[in-house]
Amino acid sequence: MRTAPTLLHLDMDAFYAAAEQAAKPSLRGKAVVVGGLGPRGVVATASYEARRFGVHSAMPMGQARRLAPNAAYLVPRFTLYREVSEQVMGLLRELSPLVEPLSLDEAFVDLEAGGAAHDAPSALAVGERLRRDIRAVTGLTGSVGLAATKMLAKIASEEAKPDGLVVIDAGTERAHIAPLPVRTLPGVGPATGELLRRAGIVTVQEIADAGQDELVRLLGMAHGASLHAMALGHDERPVVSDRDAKSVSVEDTFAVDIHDRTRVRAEVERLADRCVARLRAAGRSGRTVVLKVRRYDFSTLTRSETLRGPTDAPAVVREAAGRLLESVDTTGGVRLLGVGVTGLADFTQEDLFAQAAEERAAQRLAAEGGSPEPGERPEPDPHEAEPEPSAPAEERRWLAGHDVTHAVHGAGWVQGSGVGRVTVRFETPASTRPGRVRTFRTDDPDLAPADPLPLVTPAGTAAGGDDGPPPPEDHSSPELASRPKSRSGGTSPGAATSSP
DNA sequence: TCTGGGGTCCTTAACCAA
DNA sequence: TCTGTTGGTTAAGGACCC
Repeated sequence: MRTAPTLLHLDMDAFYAAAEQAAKPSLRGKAVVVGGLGPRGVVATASYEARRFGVHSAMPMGQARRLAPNAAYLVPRFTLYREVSEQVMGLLRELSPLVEPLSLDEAFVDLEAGGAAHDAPSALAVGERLRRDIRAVTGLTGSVGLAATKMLAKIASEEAKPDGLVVIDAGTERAHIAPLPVRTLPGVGPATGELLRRAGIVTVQEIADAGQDELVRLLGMAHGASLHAMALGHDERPVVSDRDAKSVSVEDTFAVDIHDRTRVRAEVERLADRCVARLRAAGRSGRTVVLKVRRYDFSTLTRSETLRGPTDAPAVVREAAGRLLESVDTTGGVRLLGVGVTGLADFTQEDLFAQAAEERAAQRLAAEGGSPEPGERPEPDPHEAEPEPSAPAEERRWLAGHDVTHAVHGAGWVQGSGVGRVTVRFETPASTRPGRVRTFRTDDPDLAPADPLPLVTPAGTAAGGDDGPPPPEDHSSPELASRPKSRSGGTSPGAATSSP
C-alpha cells in the first residue's frame, strides 16, 4: 500500500470547448457548446461560461439552446482533440512509463514508478510543473489531483477544477471523503445513488458505517464489496498502461425514426462495414457480433451471435448482423442501430466462412443488378460529426466550427450554414482579436475545407496575419459567438446537418 | 425538440460437460 | 445409472463512465 500521494490524475478543463476557444479567438470568454447539432443531439462539453446558464454534458441540445440561446454551437472535431490529447499524453509519459489514459482528456500517472516523485513535496512539484507544461504546449488548462490511490486522485482533481491542483495527504483520506455524497464515489450513478438513498445511505461515511455485508446485500458481491472498500479509502487498483480494447462498435441515431424494413437492413449492413473497417484498422478480429436496436420508445435491446472463430471479413459480420436483425421486431420504428464485435483476437483465422460469405454477397449483388441497395443510396448520414476521411467531394458540407481556407481571405472557420450560404469567420488560433465575418455561397469555388491549425504556434514562427496591437479586450458585436446572420427559414440554426 | 457515441464491467439465466 | 454440484460459455440486459 502506497503511503505518499504519488498517484496523479489529470483532467483537462472543459476539453472540447476549451480547444475550440483556443482555436477561435472570437469565442474566448464566451459560452461555447460542443455536441451533436442534429435534432437529437446532446451536449458533449460546455465551456465554463456556458455552464453558468445551466448547460452541462449529456443534456439534450434543444434544452441547451433554450438555456443559452446566444452560445456558440459547434460540432466536435475529434482530429483536433486527438492531436492535443497526444501532446498531453506525451508530457505525461515523460513523467513515468505507467500512464493510463481514460479518454482523450483524462489519465492516471504513477509517479513513483517513473521515479518522478516519492513523497508529497516532490509530487506537488511535479504536478505544478506538469500544469505549466500543458499550458505552454497546448494553450489549455488541466486540473491535477494527487493522492495515494486512483479513487482519491480522481476526487482530488475534481475538487481542483478548473485550473487547479489538490493533494490529499496520507492519513487524511478517510476524513476527507467521509462527508461527501455517495455519488462522489466512482461507480455510483443515478441508479445506485437512488438505491442507497432508499436504504438511508447518503454520505460516504454512511457507506462505511453500513458495513460490507449490508453493501453486498444491497448491490451484489462485486459492486458492494468494492464500494465499501472505497468508502474506507481503500483502492488497490494499479495504474495499467496500454490496455487492449475488448470490443469495437459503431452506432447511429437517426434524425427521424426508420420504419421501412429494407432501409433498416441497409443501415445495419452499412454499420457492419464501418465496424469492420475500424476493426481492421486496429489490426484485430472478433468472434462475437452484436446488434443493437433502440426502438421508437427508447427501449433498447441487443442480440448477439458467437462465430466459430474470430473474423474481420465484412461479409461475415454483415451476414451475422443481418441474421440477428431477423429476430427483432421493428414495427413502430427504429431510433438507433448499432453493430459491434467483441471477443477480440489479434489474428484472423484463415476461414472458409469468410470466402463463402463473400461469394454469397457477390452473387446477391449480381442478381440485384449491380447496385447495392436499389433505390437506397446510403445518404451521407445526417448525424455524424466528422466527414469520413475519404468522403467523396460530390457534395460539400460546411459543418459549424470546421476549418476552411479562402483563396482571398485565408484561414477561417465555419460559423454556420444553411439555405445555400455559409458564414465564415476569418481568424486563426494566433489571432489576437476576433476576425471578420463573411458569407459565401456554399458552392463558392474559392472556399475549401482545411485541416485544424495548431493551437499554439511554436516559438519563433509567429504565424502572420496578426493584425495590430494586443486586443483592447473585446468590443465584440452581440451576435458574435452566435448563429449565422444569414439564417432564414426553418433550417436549424448553425447546423450544417441537412434535415430531410 | 427529451434523452449521443464509444466503451467497460457486472449480473442473471440457460445450457452443457465433467 | 441417476442425481446433484460445479464451472465454463453464451446470451441479454443494465449501470456507469467520459
